[in-house]
Amino acid sequence: MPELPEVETVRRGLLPVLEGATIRTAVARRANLRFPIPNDFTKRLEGNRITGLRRRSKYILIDCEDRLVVIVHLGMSGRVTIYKGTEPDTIGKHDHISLITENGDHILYTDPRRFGLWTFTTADAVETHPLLINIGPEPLGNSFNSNVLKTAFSGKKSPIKAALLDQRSVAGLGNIYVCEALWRAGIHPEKQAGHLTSAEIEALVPIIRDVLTKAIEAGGSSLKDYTQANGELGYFQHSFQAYDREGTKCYKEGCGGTIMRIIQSNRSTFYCPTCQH
DNA sequence: CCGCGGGCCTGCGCGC
DNA sequence: TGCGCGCAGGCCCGCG
Repeated sequence: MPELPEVETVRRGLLPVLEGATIRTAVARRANLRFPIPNDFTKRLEGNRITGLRRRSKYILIDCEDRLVVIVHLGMSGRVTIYKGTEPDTIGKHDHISLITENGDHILYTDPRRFGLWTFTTADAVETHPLLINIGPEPLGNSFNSNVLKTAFSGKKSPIKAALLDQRSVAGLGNIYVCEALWRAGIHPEKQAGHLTSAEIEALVPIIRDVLTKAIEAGGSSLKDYTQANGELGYFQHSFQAYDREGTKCYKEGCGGTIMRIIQSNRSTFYCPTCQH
């Protein structure tokens, strides 16, 4: 489910509970998610202190005092719930991982479809970890600009929808925010990536930044609601302009078109055939 | 190398 | 009420 803004919201929600905290108890209730959970999961975490939480693309990186780094991905259905100073009433069948801090806070990781992952690396090896090494620039960072997108799209025959979903072009975009960005940019999702004009690519860069920034802000305001209460992180109310709006009127000023749904690479794409060319 | 389709999993909502 | 189907916001792999 979660794309970059949701993952960033989860990271920010975890920050006050985990940063500086020592893990008292770490439990993995099954051996695998998408990949095996390390068999020394408990041993490496219990007694360890968390020094920081980072995000790279859709991955959360938990930095520990002994240079252990926990790589967490939420997949399609991963969720994190914080129980501040208390414990969950029940552990459901999809509640695969628990972290309990010495402050008595419980963090529960729930993932029905189990496309998520928890694995280990070390501080020295993060940059070259196989899961991370091929990921493109962070869209909200300094290294993301129209030149890198031009290079990524140059000669590409695949549709721009697929090229933006490709994490090597730019990090963190998923189905929703690609649809949103292309709708805003007025670019047809089936247009070949290599056929985008310089002007289109130059327009796309700030649009991608803005779509993601606004979504992170929406997530941030949702965080306020549960900083004092127990809360599930990352699934905030957010309304989309194109995504999941099939059959409804295009919101673009003076367009008058209707949002359509098509299938590209077996995924739904929502777009306006009237104003996206 | 590239682009596409299938697979991994479970749950939900819909039509019959 | 039950059943089967299509759908779901990610990602990897293998094939041509």
